Amino acid sequence: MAFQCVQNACLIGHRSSKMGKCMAERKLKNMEEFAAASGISRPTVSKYFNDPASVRKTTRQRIEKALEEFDYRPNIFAMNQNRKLTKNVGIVVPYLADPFFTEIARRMERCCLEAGFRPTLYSSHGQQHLENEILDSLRSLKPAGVLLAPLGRASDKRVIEKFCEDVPTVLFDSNIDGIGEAFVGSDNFSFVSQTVDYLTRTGESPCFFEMSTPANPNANKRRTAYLQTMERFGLEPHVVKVDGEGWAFEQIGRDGALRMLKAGGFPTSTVLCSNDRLAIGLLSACYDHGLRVGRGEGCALRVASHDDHPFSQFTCPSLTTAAHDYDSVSSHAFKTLNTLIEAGGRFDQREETLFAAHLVLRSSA
Amino acid sequence: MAFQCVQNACLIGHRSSKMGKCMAERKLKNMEEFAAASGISRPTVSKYFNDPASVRKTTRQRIEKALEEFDYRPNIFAMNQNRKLTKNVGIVVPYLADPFFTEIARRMERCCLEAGFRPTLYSSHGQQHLENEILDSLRSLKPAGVLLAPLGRASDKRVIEKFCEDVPTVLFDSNIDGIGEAFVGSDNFSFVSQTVDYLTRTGESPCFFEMSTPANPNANKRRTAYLQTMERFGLEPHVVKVDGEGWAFEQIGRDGALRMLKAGGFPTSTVLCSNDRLAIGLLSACYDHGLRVGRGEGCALRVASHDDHPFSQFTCPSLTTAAHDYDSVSSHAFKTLNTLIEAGGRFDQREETLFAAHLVLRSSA
DNA sequence: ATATAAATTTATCGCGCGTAAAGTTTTTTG
DNA sequence: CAAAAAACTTTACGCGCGATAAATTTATAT
Repeated sequence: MAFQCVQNACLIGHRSSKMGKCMAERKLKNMEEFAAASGISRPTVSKYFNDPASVRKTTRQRIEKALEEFDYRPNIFAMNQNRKLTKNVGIVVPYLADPFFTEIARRMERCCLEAGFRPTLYSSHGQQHLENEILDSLRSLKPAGVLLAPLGRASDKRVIEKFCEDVPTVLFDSNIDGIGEAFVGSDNFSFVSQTVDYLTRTGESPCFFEMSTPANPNANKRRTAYLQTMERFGLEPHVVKVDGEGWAFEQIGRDGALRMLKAGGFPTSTVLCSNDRLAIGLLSACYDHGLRVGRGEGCALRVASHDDHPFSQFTCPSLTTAAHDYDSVSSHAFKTLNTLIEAGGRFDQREETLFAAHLVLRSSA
Repeated sequence: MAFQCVQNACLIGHRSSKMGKCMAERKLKNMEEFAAASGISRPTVSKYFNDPASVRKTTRQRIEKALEEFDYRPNIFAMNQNRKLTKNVGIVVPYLADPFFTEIARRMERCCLEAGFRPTLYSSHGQQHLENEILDSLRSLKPAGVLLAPLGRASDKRVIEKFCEDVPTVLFDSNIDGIGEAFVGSDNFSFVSQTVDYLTRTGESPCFFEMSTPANPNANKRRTAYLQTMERFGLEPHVVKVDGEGWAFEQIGRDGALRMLKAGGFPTSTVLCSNDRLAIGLLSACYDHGLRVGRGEGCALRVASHDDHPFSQFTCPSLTTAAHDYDSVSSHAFKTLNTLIEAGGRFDQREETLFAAHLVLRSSA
């Protein structure tokens, strides 16, 4: 109790000392008051907050001067209540604990903020019911648009389709044919052809290491690309599938690789992993098994992969991988959404944009 | 154009086929209509949505029956406009690309949802101006409460203090003395004393590896704990500081370790890292330098650390570390916030709760 | 300068719900 | 069973802003 008094006294002290600095900064409680204080009518002020470029330059300057002078921010709930289109944007990723999605989401967030939108980030945590709930709850936010990376195999496609009918949505990372007005992602063929090509030029061509029931359609595209590329080269493909469900890819990769190694090893001396997280698990298995990975003399296995996961430069050895064009994917996804919003939520034709990978050579292959 | 037509036709087909399944599910546009449909007055319905337990059981059942029968959800903007206390909860972390925070945030999110709150996740991305903007924008959401892990050293403490005066806030992970009504975190002394004790019992006692200007006060507490524990054992401490600013801990750890190794190595054959992310960088440096890490015969260095970062079981070798009690920290932080909200936003005395670590023995030490 | 277009003001309504007061019904208590 | 308490209904108002129409001012073009 005594403590509390001292604290309050202290805080009051702070407050009054701050008052001195910002005498002019009166708190205005609504737009009416702010309009009066700035000498502009309320509807015009309202128009300004909706879109600053929609008012005359001199008016804009007067409002912005008042904005510096007074402490006023429009009530966000009242704003969105009657507005046909809010400035809210939802960003939904399937699994935020994967730093790949964190990176993409961060960039998208930035794009939104710079364009004057209010982004909100959601993660489905790998679970269908959460994805559905997120979309449901997103709907009630009346968002101007949504950037959605679906779970993939685990998604309830009917729910997503219905959502995309109601809310302007750009899919990214994981495509669902025909759903959403646009898709922005990476060109899986470009990933795989580059890694297979490189590995084949510099040593034995790779087997393909993947989950037997991948979470995500990209995995299927990558396997197909592997098979095609090997065929083009006139080489015999080997696909190694490991068991495991869900999004704990490292664990699945590790467990699967350990089983392989105990059962006699991989069919080839080069392994191409479907994605970096599987590769991280595989590398950890190799390490524990005493198998030296890399392209040097003492190395028994080469390992390469796809994604350029933020941690892949710190694996042992560092991971040779095909990198997403993070910046292009995120900024183009946002641009597409912005265009879609301005076009009223519909495109004449569904847009699909894929960005090529670039090979990142490190030590593992 | 032709494509668009075909698509629309298809979608219309879907819609009408669905209609058959849910004839009864009429869309009600506001609470007035829903109240009429459920046979309860609107103020009572409003009370129900505010707190289902606040209405009589029979009334609750009638409302919930209607809720199943009709498609109605209260308008979230109108709801929050006049409500003194919303059900919004902000969760703010300093750096979401760190899976440690992703894990904590996910658990907190779950707690919030289960208790009927609407959590929203924000990341400061390591930048002060973003942290400030988040708090500013959070303020206008009139949240019932906020779970805040501040940046630490980079935080503008005045801004955070002011925020905590206005909004019921529980700090977590990173404490700021006297700010916020409560803090929930881990007991850094428990982390370090356990690792130092273990390492000392099983081999040479460790030097302490850390950043020279840590992002976060926990680092300082851990250094102090290291020094105290070594002194208690009557051993000479060695603190190794590496340069680097910001949140790219792995890179900083790696670069620092490489410099150390080239300059002749570490002062002891055992290294205790301030946190797992630094250790991940250090392990990668050791690997590249050809230094075998672990507690076996052929090993030149033992490495241990703190946090039990989600990736620390996949490092090479897997990392011996002191683990946060993720579940306890997140659930207790939420419980504290809930209590705080119910207490009207103030505690008589600031609460500080620290959870002990538990040692996770893996291969690196 | 005059005509025309563009921007702003004035006035007024409505959004969907929270909230409060007063009256009515239902439940609980002794 | 009556009295008190609790829950509900009715009525009414207000929140802060979006949207619109008509009147007025200001800018642009001829």
